Amino acid sequence: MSSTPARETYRHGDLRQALVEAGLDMAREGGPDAVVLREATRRAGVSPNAAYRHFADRRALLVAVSNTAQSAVADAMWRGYSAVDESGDPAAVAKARLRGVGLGYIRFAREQPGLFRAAIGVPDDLANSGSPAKAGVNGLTSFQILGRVLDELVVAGAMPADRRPNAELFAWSAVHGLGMLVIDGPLRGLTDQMIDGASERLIDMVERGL
Amino acid sequence: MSSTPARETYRHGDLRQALVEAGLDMAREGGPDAVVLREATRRAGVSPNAAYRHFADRRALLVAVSNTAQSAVADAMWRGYSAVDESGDPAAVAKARLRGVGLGYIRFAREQPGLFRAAIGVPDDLANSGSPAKAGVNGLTSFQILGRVLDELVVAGAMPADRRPNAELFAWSAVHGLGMLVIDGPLRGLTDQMIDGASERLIDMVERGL
DNA sequence: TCGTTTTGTGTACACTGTCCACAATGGCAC
DNA sequence: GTGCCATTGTGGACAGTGTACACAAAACGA
Repeated sequence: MSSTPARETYRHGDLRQALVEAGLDMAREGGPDAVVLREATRRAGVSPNAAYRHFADRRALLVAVSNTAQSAVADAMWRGYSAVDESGDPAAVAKARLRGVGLGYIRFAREQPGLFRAAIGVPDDLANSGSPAKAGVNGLTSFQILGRVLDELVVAGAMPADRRPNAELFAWSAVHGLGMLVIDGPLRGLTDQMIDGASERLIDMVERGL
Repeated sequence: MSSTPARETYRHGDLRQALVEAGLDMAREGGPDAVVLREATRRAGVSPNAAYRHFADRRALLVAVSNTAQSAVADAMWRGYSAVDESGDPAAVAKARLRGVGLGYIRFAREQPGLFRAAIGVPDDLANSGSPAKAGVNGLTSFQILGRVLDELVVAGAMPADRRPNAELFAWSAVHGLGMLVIDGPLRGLTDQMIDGASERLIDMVERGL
């Protein structure tokens, strides 16, 4: 991608971004544990300590990588949301969107297991949970996208309003758990079709149970 | 616990076990990333390379630690199962057991976050998934305990039989996801009561949806 | 133009996982 | 018992890591 091993100028230009980019590449294959600070600087064509001008820590770099990964997750969910045809019964549309969002999440977990792990496996400060850095192209965090879908379900009458509070947590728990099962649980190694089937059934459960 | 820093005999006696024990201690505070091979040998009062007589790898040690942690998870679930009063309506008993098992899982995640991470965050070969090393005191793996509860639900008529196949996956996804939320998601830092409330509601969803 | 601040370099240290050659030990065949 | 031998431990070494400290180059603002 952005590999400029030999640099002309003393200054790099946008080292911070380059380091995050390198970190993402490493996370893609190998997950968060595979992102190593020195290697990132090497790929950016810079000395190891240069990283410390932009990140306090390896951990800080990891958090930045994780944020970008989370925004990729949000994008995947949003694609699932947007793919739904808006015409027809509002309740059906809302349900389809819930399904689309859930499937988008699972699909991302399967297609980008390394990034997925980096997205969910790096603890960050609670205060940054709604940070724009974690949001997707449309400005919404994955959690916020889910919240939006749930709101739509209530408005469309497909979900009792008194169950709405905190419902994100439960829906998210379900898909998130399945994501983990897919990348290194008992579902690892199953075919795409089998996993899709399991995802559908999981979402059936959520729909019925919410 | 079993710290014998100074050893009399040349042979240790049960080094393998001692290393796993040390690994568990480290995992308890800091999760799987915190278990470092050299430190384990140090705590066992032995030279670093001695570990390689019992484990091929740091990874192998980690897997052993993870297995023990998984059996602790199974124990926590089993305690939740056993706490249910067996008298009364079979359907009610089965449902209470599902609840007990789920709550036991979540409680473990909250009380032993480090061990919990070690239990679920260390990928092992699929073939060992039913290994006795991962089982609890009663010889059942956490997955097997869950399967048993679901069987009981079907027998008691509290769950349609045609939904039974693979239902473990969905129930497990839900509680597992919540466990993650509790240890480093948006639920981190909530009081025990709030988390208990969320757990109950999650299990409500599973009960309705299964 | 000249300090000041920012950003990158060099050297160094403690620590890690792991490899190799060697040493102590305990058990088994005789 | 004696002697062999597989098992289990030790010592030393190496590459690679995160990070601290002192210094150098470049960009910027007065």
